[in-house]
Amino acid sequence: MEVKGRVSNSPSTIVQSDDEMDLRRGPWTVDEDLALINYIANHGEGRWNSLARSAGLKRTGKSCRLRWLNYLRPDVRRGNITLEEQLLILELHGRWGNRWSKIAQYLPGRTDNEIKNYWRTRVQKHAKQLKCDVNSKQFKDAMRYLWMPRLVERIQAAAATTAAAAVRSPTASASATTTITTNNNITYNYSNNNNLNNSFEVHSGDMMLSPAIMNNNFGGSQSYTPENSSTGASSDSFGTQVSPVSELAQDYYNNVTVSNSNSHNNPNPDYYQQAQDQLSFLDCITSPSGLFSQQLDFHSMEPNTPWIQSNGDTSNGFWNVENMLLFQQLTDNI
DNA sequence: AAATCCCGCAACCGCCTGCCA
DNA sequence: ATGGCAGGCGGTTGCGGGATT
Repeated sequence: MEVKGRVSNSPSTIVQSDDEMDLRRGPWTVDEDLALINYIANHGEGRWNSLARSAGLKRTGKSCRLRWLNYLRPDVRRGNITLEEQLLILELHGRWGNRWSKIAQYLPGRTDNEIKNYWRTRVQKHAKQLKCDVNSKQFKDAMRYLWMPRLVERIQAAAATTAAAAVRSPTASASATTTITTNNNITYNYSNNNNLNNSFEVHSGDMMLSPAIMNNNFGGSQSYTPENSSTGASSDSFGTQVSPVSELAQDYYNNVTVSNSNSHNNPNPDYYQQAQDQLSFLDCITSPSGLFSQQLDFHSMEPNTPWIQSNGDTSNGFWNVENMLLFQQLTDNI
């Protein structure tokens, strides 16, 4: 068994508590784990201090609780955070901030500790590489309009691969909806058809989450659209003026907007997946929040940042070299 | 091959809140 | 009303191991 973790002094440190009872600290041993598992299997969890004593564990109740919740619990999930989970974490952190336990409720099997560690190791690393604070508006915009769309793109690419056989089928519909249900309450819907009337929705129970809602109020049933974001209600939703964008980006943006603004039957024109075969980057940079009026200092960004990769692997980053060059070209024109 | 660096993550700590006597 | 206790939560630490030099 892997023994890893913080050890105050040395493994199996014995400390004297106030009541002179010997207490162990540091990594748990297999025997301790088994004792805790067996005791909880027979008596249930709770009353952790007395549980620790009754189970014969020379640990604090807190330590037992933590070990159980973060490691031994049978339904705890371990391993890589999936794309869907990453998307959820970014989305929910945008809503609730560092409310790790609350976020963890929406990722079954994931602990608050694991999510916290993910955030601190992965997300904050990106902020550092961009030379901006993780809580800064610039970085939050980068997450919302660059990172998250990238995740959606990749999730959908994976879904498209799976659905390819069905699309090729004679009975296949011209449109397709991809639903990603990441837990009991959060559902991501990606709908695509041939008319660019695509949609991206995130539902939490009866509530739909969207970038616009995240920045405004959370109670409505509202879609995030080009109309109500960058050209329409941007001030309300984001509190900043629309930033100037390059003609290239604006042309692309306008085309998509026209395509999407024609019907109330399609209330959720896709901001993220506006053009299934074209989307990667240009739509993302039409940030309604003025990302590029407060530009991130991409020019001074550290080389070899995981956000910029030449091999197309965006498992940790979301920018390839092509997109980076486009980005620099565009920002130079602003 | 050895030394060093860096990163991920398990575990600890302190603070806060809720419950109960 | 209040004090003590248990549990929950977010922040921090530092070990272990892989990557790099």
